[in-house]
Amino acid sequence: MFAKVIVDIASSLVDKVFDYHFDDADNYQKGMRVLVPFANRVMEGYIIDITDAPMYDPSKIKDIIRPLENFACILPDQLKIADFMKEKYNIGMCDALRLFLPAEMRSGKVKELEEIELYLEDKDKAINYMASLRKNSHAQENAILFMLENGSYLQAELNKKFGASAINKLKENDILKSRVKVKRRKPYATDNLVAANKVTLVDAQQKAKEQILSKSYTYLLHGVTGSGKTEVYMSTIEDVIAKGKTAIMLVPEISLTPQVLGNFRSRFGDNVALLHSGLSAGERFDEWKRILMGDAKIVVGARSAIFAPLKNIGLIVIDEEHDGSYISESNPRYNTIEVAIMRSKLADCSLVLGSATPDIESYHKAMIGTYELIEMKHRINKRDLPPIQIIDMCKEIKDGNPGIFSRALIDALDKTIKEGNQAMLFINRRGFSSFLMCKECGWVAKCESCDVSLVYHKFDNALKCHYCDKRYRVFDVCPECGSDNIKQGSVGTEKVVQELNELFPDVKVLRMDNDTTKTKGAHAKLLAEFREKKAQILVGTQMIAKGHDFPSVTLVGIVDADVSLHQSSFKAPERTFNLITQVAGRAGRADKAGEIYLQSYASRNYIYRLASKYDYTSFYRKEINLREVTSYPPFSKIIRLLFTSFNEDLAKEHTKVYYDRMKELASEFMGEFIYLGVMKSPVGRIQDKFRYQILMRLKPQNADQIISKIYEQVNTVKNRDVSVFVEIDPASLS
DNA sequence: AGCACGCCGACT
DNA sequence: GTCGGCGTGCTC
Repeated sequence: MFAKVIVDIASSLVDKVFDYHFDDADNYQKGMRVLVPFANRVMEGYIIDITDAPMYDPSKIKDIIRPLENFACILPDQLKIADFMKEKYNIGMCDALRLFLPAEMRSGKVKELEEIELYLEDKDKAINYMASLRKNSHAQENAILFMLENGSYLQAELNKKFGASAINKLKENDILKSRVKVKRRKPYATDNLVAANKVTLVDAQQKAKEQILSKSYTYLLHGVTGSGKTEVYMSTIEDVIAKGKTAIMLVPEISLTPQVLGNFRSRFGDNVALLHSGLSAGERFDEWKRILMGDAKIVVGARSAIFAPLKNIGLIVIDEEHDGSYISESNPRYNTIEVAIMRSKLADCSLVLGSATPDIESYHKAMIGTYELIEMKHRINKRDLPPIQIIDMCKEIKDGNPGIFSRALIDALDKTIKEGNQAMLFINRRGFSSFLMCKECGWVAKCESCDVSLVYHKFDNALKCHYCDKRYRVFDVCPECGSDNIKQGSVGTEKVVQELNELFPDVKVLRMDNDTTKTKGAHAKLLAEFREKKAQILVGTQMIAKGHDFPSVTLVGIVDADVSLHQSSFKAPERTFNLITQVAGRAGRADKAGEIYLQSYASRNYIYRLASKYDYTSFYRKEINLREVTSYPPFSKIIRLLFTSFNEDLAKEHTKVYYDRMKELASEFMGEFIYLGVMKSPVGRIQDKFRYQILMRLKPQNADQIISKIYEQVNTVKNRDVSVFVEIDPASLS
């Protein structure tokens, strides 16, 4: 028999099917990982198919060396998904396949549950052998001396100490024998489990659940904050499990808090497997294997959990479906929702996309019937959503208050603290980033590898590049003109904390952003401190906007709402709307009423008006209209070809050549191109690579056909010093 | 990805 | 004359 093998090398040049031969048919199956001879080396590969008629010249076909595991790592459905992704995203089969297993499994250092231990069976034999060694065989000699003392030891450690070749020699000569030692890794912590309280579903929840279970389809569950979406998910999953099926529940990485995990674990116990970036390699492997072996029936995780090796899936849930983290922006690029749709179709199960503020395109799909809409318009506790006050910051300035806090917000903070409650202040860091600038000559500190200004971080008193993470010393003197009149503001959150300390000297303020949560566990520690009311005000970036319920928080301030509004992206309005809704959801969660202060210099903007009324539907109507008249998604597809190279001319030339080809394509598909343009990328250089781009907008009807033509063209780039990236509907350009 | 093959510059 | 640079092409 012959196997179609994808060799585990992520390079387009070698990403094709290779035929290998094998005799023992019982030992091989589709989806298995194998060791194969490849260009004078031994490589890992994936069997994607088995056939008795090879395409390649049979006399040149080599034999598979051996299987890497005695089970298939990649299930039949997963192979189909990999195929789908290869076509849809123009990625290599190898890149696609790698998504389905823990990275640590690859490249020989197999993260197994077991370790190989070596031991000396016969000491005399070892001593005799040692005497027969050549003078220069120090490694073997030292290894034997070591083993005479220790008796047995882990092979991996011995390899490290004495070198694998010496140890292998000893094994070959039967001096060292090996045995498998099982090492049980402790999975995630299971303490602090709250007993699951059985909840009866309210009418709307019950109806939603019944609808989801009625037929296999993609449902958009639009439920206002507090309408009990999570309970719908859990209860529906419960039903699915009772039917002997399995389920996947995806949440944005950032909301995978211990509380969320605890919820699931207390409800479903050992049936739950977790997959997210916080797990150690060993934990990740253990969870993966538990899923594959059918020991875990529910997978909870971030976007990559959509690739979990679950069989017999009965339901897939994607919570906060509008969240940007579901789109992978770096290689391999993919859209989790598209993959989930494919997976649910293969499994013939329902997919639920849940959100309080659905993605505009998702809601549009629900409007035209691609998805089925489920609305949950009321909160479970019947309480109104907290009122949102819009503060006109222009008026503040006019009235002689140039500070970052309005008088109304200061008063509200004061009142909140006096009443013994807590407040959260939300800052969008990006907009507040401060540059180092010379006041004399206007010089601005820039990164030497990227075309961007450096951002000053007060925390470690350094300048940092947000694109390549390079760090620079702070300049005291302008390198251009020698002036010492250098202006350095402080970063948003720091500045806000500083001002708060001046306004409320007796109040304890906590700050939560990338700087203060860098160390492991700092995140949880800060949240716990705030929960225990060790501080009255929490100042933070995006990361405080999601999922945390603090019963005593009655005031939420959005310090500068305009920041996300002014992003030069067609998605800026919906991002702003979503952000406000989400941040507002932090106030008055329990029995206390809450209020929100939204500060803006564009206070009359319709987005603020609609967001402050929590009027998603009106916002959607306005937004979809705008998209239609301006031909933006879903009324077009945006395609970006990005060429990068260390050599600027090379990048430029390629961009020009492919721009001409795109023009040809545009004339071939007359009327399908809404826009076609070529330019330097907004950030012209990142990590010393120059960036040029071609931007296109296509009518959506025939876009898929044209996109595959574009892929075809792009795949003709063979120069090793130029990289090309195709991005479909990129979330951001840089 | 790696590695062999192959064709042009500066050296024991 | 050779050693060695890295451009090009191949791996079942």
